[in-house]
Amino acid sequence: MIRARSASKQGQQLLQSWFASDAVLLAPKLLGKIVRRGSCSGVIVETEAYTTDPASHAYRITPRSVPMRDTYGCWYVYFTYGMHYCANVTTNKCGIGAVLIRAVEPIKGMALMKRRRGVAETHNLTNGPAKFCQAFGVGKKENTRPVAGTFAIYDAPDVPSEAIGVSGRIGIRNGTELPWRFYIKDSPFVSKK
DNA sequence: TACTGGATTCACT
DNA sequence: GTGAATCCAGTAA
Repeated sequence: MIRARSASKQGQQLLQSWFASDAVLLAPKLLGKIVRRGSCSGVIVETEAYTTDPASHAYRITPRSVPMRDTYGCWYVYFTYGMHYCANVTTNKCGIGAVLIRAVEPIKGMALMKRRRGVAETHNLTNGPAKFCQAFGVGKKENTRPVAGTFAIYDAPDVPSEAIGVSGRIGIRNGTELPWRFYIKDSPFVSKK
C-alpha cells in the first residue's frame, strides 16, 4: 500500500538543499521517498540517523568520515565487514550527520535486483542496508556524489506520523548509545535486527 | 608495519 | 541463537 501510493505520486528529484537540515529530522521525512538508480527503484521504508554520537563514523575526524562533516545532500558509501557496502545521505545542520538507508520496498527492476542479489524472494531483496546496496548495484564509486543525479531520491508524499515506528536510543552497543532509527510500521521490508 | 574491530549477512544448529 | 566470512579503516607502536 505504501509502495503503490508513493510510486503513483513520485515527484521531482530532491535537491541538495533539501538535506541541509538535521539528520534526526530528515530520517523520518525520507520514509516513503523514492530511491532510484538506473532501472531499479524502491520506496524507502527504514532509515537511521547518525550525528555526533560515538556510534557514528563522524564521531572521529578521519579521511573516511570527511563527507559526513563537510557535505550535505551527497552519498556517503562505505565498505564494512570485508564484503558489504552501506549507503548514507549526508546532512548538514550543525555541519555533521548522515542518514543511513536501511531498507527499501522494491518498485521497479526486481529482476535485476534478484540477479544481483542471487535470491528469488522479493521480500529478501532489500530488507537490509547492505542488501539494498547490492540490489541497486551501489558501490564506492557512488561515495561523495550528489544525491541529485543518476543515483537519486525523488519526492513523494510524507508518511503519516502514526505509520512511523521509532526505535532509537533504547539500547547500548559497545558502550555507546544507539542512533535514531525510523521505519514504516506495516512494511514487510523493514529489517529485523 | 602490524594488529584489531566493524552502521552485515547468511548458513547452520 | 550462534558463529564464520572477509578486508578495509583506524590505531598503536
